Amino acid sequence: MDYNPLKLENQICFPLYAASRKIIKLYTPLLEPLGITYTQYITLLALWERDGETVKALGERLFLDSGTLTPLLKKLESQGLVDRRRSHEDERQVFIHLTEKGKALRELALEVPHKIVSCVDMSMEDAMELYRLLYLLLKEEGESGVCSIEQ
Amino acid sequence: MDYNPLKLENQICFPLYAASRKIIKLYTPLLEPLGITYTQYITLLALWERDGETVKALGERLFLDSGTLTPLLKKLESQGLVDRRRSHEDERQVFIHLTEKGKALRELALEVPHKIVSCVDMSMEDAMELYRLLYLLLKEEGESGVCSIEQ
DNA sequence: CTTGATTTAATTATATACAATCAAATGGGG
DNA sequence: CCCCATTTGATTGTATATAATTAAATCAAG
Repeated sequence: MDYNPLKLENQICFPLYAASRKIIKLYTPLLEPLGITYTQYITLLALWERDGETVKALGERLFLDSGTLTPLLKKLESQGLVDRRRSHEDERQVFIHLTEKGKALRELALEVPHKIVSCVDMSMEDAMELYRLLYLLLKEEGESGVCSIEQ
Repeated sequence: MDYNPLKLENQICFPLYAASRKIIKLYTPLLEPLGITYTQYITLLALWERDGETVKALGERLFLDSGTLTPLLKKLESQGLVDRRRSHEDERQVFIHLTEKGKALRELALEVPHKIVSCVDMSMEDAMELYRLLYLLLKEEGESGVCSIEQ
């Protein structure tokens, strides 16, 4: 019985971490012609789906906080893709709106998912199963992410 | 037929990306008493398993390049956990060796995997399946990561 | 109305990631 | 031996991530 719990091969976090970076690297050359990064891409996906939310609401959908989103959204603003409008009712809130240019970029992005699928050789069954398991990880524990360490 | 390929919910990259960050966040408080970050942790996992390799060999095991590893290893060196020794035979190569302190840290790390398992509520079957699918993603396409975009 | 807790972005500091480039070193062909 | 392609780390620049703090605004209780 010489099971090594610290073997890289016995971790599930490690292939998750490595696969995530690998998939992002697949996107990078496809997004480069659009002038955006992967994180900017998923932020735009969220905005193309639902526009005009606050930074906080957007962050909840993307599982990202303001420390990541604020500079990213300022970058998108500097590229003319979004507007950042501070609320008059509550000056703490900032609403994010796509500009016409930002909305138009969606047409170019439509090709991306198809191209990615052609890069990844995985059966539909495996992809559906992977999808299910990832959302299982993502959904559990509410939003706290707090880990019970006792016993 | 109004399938939206750009819906966040229809991407598999997104839950992969979000789940990876979520799991790293679970590790963070467990590694904080050891004085290391998640990336430093998996680097140490690799070293505890096989010591005395070059930066390049280490990077291949971790899927990380010198731009990430060089500063990380210098940080571990500054903490007295590893030695960086430039090869005499080939001055381009730098061998990484654990110090006694770095080897000793393994004892403290032994508790981490168990604690993580208690944080993640997933059946053994699902975890094994997730593991298989992640390595399927990781293994394919050799190391090029090049995407065939034509047709 | 006032105090204090909460909410929300922004800021700061630290640590990744990675493309691109550089520089040193090696090794092979002529 | 000399030239040049290749290898290997390091460096630089840009873009994330996230914890912690700050600052402004809101809201509830008294």
